[in-house]
This record gives sequence, C-alpha cells and structure tokens, in this order.
Amino acid sequence: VMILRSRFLDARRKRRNFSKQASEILNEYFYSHLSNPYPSEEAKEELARKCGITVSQVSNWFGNKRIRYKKNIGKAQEEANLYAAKKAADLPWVGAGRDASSPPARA
Amino acid sequence: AGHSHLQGHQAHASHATVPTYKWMQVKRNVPKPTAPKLMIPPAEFVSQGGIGSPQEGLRTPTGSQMLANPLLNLNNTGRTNFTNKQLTELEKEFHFNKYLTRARRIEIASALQLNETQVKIWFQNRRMKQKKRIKEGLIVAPEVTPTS
DNA sequence: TTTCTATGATTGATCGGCGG
DNA sequence: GCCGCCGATCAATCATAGAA
Repeated sequence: VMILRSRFLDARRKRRNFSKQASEILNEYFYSHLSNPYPSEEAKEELARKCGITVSQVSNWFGNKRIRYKKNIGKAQEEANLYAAKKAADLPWVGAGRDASSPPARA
Repeated sequence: AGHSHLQGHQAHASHATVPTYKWMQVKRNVPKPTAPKLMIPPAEFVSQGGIGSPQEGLRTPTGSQMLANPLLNLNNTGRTNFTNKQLTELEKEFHFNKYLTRARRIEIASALQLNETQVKIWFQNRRMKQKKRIKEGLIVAPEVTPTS
C-alpha cells in the first residue's frame, strides 16, 4: 500500500539497463585496467560520452562492478577475464613475470 | 597516489588466473555491529509542527517501514536506519542551513536521538548529494546571490 | 505468469588529504 | 594534535529489468 507511494516518490529508481554496447565498453575498460579499476574524472567523462550515460552513472557502474567482482573472486570472474586477454594495454604485466600465453588474442 | 599492481600473491594457478590486486583486498572497517540498542520514546523536536505525519518506527531505505521492533535502530550490519522523522527534520534543517555550528549540531543530535557524528556525516553527505544534483542539472538552486 | 538472478541507484559510514 | 570538510569509495540494500 504505502509501497505504492514509494513508487511514486522513488520513480528515480526507474532504471533502465545500459545498452549492450555501453556495457561492453565499460567492461572492456574495467578488465583492461583490472590492476587499478579506478578511472580518473577525465576517463569517466570519456566513458560517459562513449556510453551515452552520465559521469555519475559511470561512477556507479564502477563502484558496483568492483564490489561485485570482489564478492566473487574465483568464480565466473576469472572467466569473464577473457576480457583482459582481449585488449589489455595498460600497465599489467610489465615487470610481473607470468605465463606466456596472453598475446593480442582476439575473439 | 601512484600505486597498485600486484600486491603480494596470486590467487591460485589454474591457467589464465587473474592475479589478486590490492584493491580487491580492501576491507573497510565495518561499522559496529552495535548491540541491540533501545530507543527511548523520543521527545519532540525543537520548533515546528508536524510535517505530514510520518509514521514512527524504522524504515527501509526508501520509505516502507520495518515491521520489526520499532525501538531498535540498528541493523545487524551496523548501518543506522534513520527514521522518516529523523530524515524529515534533518532535511528541514538543511534547507535552513547547509552547514551546522557545533551548538546546532548538538541540539539536533539530541532532539533526534543521534550522535553528533551521525548528524555531521549526514550533512556532509547531504551537501555532496546536492552538489551532485546541481551538477546534473536536476536541481536549480545554485543559490549564490549575495548581491542583496 | 511466477521465481530467481543481474544490475543501476541510493546512502550511512570510512579513507586519505587539506586547511584552520 | 585535533577537527570539520571534500571527494571518492565502500558496503549493504532497494527496486526493477530480464532470464529461467
């Protein structure tokens, strides 16, 4: 009953999922910067433009992504990590010796 | 704030296992799982009359009241569940003053059965919230007309 | 349609840095 | 040395969109 009222007052939370492409862009950034998924204000603005969403939404997305990623370490996260193998071009394996099977693999 | 990179160890070794970076290990000092604390039948607040007769008792973040012991104010998590009344009064005060003086803070905290810190933090968060809304053009009040 | 899961948004509170 | 504020983030939760 009062719940109905909450809908009226909470219309703000009438969210809509982001477009598939926007999610793709965000995930790509996230996984290619997995060592430090904290985009700068400038980076957020650029992502916002590319995704067609607001900077706040970008912030929300990263906030949720980081928290939810942590709560799953060792799950599909590893799998979803094939995003990293996708383009990764930041500062990951620079001085960190690791396997030898993660070249510009493409899908 | 340069930083990051692997912090100590790798998770395990499957094959393309992802290393564990330190941001993944960040743990915030969890609020206090505060023990069941009872609230005394609150007194009235400083001035003004009723707002809209908001129910008493706890509320879920949105507005629905918690059908639990209305005398309990904390959740198991430690996060405080402000009552509608408390929020209403805080909003009212915020509309009047964006910043609080020590004295005012004490008055409000006392009247609303909150800590000074909670009142202080609420105002800080509220200011940030307003700034964010103005930034997104959802609100008007840039409110800067000292010309008078 | 009903149930369950994925996800965007909200918010009390914390973290690090700055200024008084 | 301590305190309040800012900006960013965390962490838990809400409410809904979408999958099953």
